[in-house]
Amino acid sequence: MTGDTQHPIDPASSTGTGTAVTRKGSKTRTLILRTAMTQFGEQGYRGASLRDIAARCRISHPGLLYHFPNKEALLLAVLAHRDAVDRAEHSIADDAGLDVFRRFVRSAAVNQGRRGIVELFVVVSAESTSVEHPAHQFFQLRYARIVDEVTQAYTVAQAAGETVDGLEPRVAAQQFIALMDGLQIQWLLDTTAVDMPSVLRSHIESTLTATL
Amino acid sequence: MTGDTQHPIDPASSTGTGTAVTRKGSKTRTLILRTAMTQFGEQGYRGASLRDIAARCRISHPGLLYHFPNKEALLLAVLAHRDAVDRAEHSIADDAGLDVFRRFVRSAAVNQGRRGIVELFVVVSAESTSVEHPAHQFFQLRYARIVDEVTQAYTVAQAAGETVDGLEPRVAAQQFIALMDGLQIQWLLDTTAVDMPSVLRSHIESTLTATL
DNA sequence: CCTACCGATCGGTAGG
DNA sequence: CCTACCGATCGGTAGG
Repeated sequence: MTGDTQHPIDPASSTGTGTAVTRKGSKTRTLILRTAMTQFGEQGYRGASLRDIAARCRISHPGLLYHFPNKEALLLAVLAHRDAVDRAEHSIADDAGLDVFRRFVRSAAVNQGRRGIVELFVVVSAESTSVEHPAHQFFQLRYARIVDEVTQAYTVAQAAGETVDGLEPRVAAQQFIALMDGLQIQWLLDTTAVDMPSVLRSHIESTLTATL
Repeated sequence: MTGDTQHPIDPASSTGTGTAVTRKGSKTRTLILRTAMTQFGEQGYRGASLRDIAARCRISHPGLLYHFPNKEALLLAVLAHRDAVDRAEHSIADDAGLDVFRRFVRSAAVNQGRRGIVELFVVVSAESTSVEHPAHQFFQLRYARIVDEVTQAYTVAQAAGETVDGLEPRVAAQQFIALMDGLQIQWLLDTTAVDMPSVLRSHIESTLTATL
């Protein structure tokens, strides 16, 4: 956000980690990312069109391609942007033991107010199971990372004597992540059917001897 | 499968529940359904094309549209066909209490040998959370039905004193279905990472006092 | 950021 | 079931 110049320095090369360069370019870029998030979530990667996303941002679709080199880069930028925003919101510092679980429950509560984000991850992660999908590697790495994180949290809790007897940290972590994902589908299909954070909390507490 | 005539009687009007009419037409129809299942699973509803599905069946795409009136009807026929086949495989008769859980575990074991089926339901159910998706109502009804079924199973088990203390049948059912769905995503992303039936069984047993 | 344009592909219909 | 065709839409590029 610093060192602005009137003309952007190759903004097309930034696929998500790069910071936008002009004030206006930065705002447009963010608007595109937010709009694309909604469209990818509602229509899926293939179903969403650059023209539609661009029109909602009141620019032409070649205008959009001035900010992102192609559709694939746009999707990856959207996903990276979401992760970056989430990391900023739940300052990832508090990363030990039970705090990990508290963070996931808090995140579920917040996301119940942001359907678009839930849709994005549910739809695109499902699509991404196909090997040719542009986000295939992204989600493979993401799941490996998250399962490891929760496994570590269960391992710490177990060492502190806070887990139920016979708990297997890795399997418990897989179950926890699976539960999160599955609840999101049910919630999207009927937002009144499930309260995600409370179901998550009660599941976590059934695996722990401590209260969350 | 009976009463064959040389010429089909309006096969285009059957969207899944209707039986095909000619011997050859029936075989082609089944081939289309199987091929479409794979393509809808790998590419999603919008990503899959009638031309591609037809080509894999070695017919033209208007040829495909002779069997199914349009793309939407094809998708619904695929989903209905899968449910019908599943119902036939796991004779739905044994519908009481713990047998319901045993059936889900068995189904998970079988599906680990049939990636295409898992892909179909993971991808299309995620897409279907969008209100305009052609399978939106199908999955809304499907989830309501399945959650009810498992709720009933837990209720029966609870009345028999076979559930852990404080179990809430409906919440437990939502958790169980969510777990199934979430495990499928992790399994599709890395088939070596999770053994779905064993994780399901261990979860079920953690909610019961009886052994499955 | 824009207009103009490209080739490719889409679902569906006409008419046999 | 087929060929031929329709209008619509797609991602991306040329050239400013």
